[in-house]
Amino acid sequence: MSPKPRATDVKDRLVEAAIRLLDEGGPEALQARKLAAEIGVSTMAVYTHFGGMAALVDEVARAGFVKLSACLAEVGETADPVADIFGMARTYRQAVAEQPQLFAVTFGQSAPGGKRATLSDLTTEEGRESAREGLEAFGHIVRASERAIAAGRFRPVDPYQAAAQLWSALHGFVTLEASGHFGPGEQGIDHILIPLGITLAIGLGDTVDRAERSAETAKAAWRARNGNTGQGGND
Amino acid sequence: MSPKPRATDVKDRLVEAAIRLLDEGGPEALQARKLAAEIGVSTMAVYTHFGGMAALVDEVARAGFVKLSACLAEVGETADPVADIFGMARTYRQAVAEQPQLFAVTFGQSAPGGKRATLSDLTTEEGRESAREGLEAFGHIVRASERAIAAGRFRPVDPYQAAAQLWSALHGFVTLEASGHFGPGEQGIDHILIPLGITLAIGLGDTVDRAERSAETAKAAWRARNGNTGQGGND
DNA sequence: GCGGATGAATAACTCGGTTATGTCATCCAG
DNA sequence: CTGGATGACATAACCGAGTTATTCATCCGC
Repeated sequence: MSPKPRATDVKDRLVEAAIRLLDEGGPEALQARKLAAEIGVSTMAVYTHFGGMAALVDEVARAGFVKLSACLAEVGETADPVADIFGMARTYRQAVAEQPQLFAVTFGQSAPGGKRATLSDLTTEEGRESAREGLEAFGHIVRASERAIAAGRFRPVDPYQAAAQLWSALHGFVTLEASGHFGPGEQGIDHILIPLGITLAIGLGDTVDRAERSAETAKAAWRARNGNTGQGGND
Repeated sequence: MSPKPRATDVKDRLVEAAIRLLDEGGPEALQARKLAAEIGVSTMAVYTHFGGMAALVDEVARAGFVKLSACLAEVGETADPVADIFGMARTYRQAVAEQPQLFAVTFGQSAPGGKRATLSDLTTEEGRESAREGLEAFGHIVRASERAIAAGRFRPVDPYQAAAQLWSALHGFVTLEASGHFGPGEQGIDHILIPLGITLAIGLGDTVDRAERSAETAKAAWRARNGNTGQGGND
């Protein structure tokens, strides 16, 4: 490991450089030759380590998914599961807003959740066990939904279906915002994303009052966490 | 009519052929040479009429928006605005399910040739044009929201915000389904999309009972409109 | 009828992913 | 210790696809 570390981690450095080039120069900067030049190797490295650009891009997409999953995971679990859901929505959106190019690739190649298990599995008893393993990021939302149900905040619906609804809404907002449909900056959060979350919470069984309080709780936690003045903690 | 009468509608035929090739062969089939061969002209036609493949792809994306807008428009307005919203959700989803490749381009998820992917489109004239078409489709949802508010089904919130919430959820579902996460066929509709719509309607102020009845009304109308086998005809 | 403008074809150019081939270092058999 | 095998990597060529240059034909206004 230590004596000759450089040789094998060319693979990791390629992915790093790919993400950096992608963030800085958009999809057009993600080229085998630029990539190789960036870390001082030849284009062959792409082929010895990945077999081609497509596989490298897949790896980049996977890196985005891993990041999303990590973001959701570090929200943690408090006594207020609905506030936790708002927290997850904020981190998810924040991650995508900070690296729109990366997540454009991530969402373009394979949506978060990976390809091994689909949500259709979640609607059948058999599929759920394997889905638990496969859909790691989605699992965080499922668990939060379970906790919300257990706490009496949500009606006793299927937590997988509740999570699928939450995920659809969150993903849709984030996607549309990244396309520029909700304007620049943070305004989309307060005007659309949070109201959307409140709407969903109410629709899933929460009271208007408690849903709004959870949204406030999450906002306060978010500010405390990001040392925020109430505006852009962007990159 | 004459041997070479309507030379100018080569432009329209190019877009038609592009959509056809896209649907049949995916993004990789969307090439200047194949496109030109398809309608029996040279690749130069792409440049005289569009200036390049990028602009042609923009036009294809715009065609997707137009189709979505048309789908939403033909749902019409009944006495039950919430049922109309469910109807719009079904047609929106149906259109995307029938031409996933086209709408992958429209939504900017897929980048034919590895080109353009994100919000930098708004800096180009064609990109703004696409955005405008998107807003037109969005307008249908806004009007339905206004009617739901006027009918006392939704609380008197800002109809634009309500519509943005509905659109986010719908778009997210459709996007994730197109990525294969809700499995093949129609199961995602009954298990996720319709419950999601009911959740949103309730959260926006509707009663559980009325929301569910509107969902049923829309389902019945949908069946009457298409084959009533319960399985919407996929292409 | 004449001349520019428009549209289109042929073919060449460029760029970028890929492949072919050779070299060098590492590792292991003997 | 040595020699062959393995595998990462460089150089350079290959090829497909977008683009551009040039030329030709047709149409329209004078």
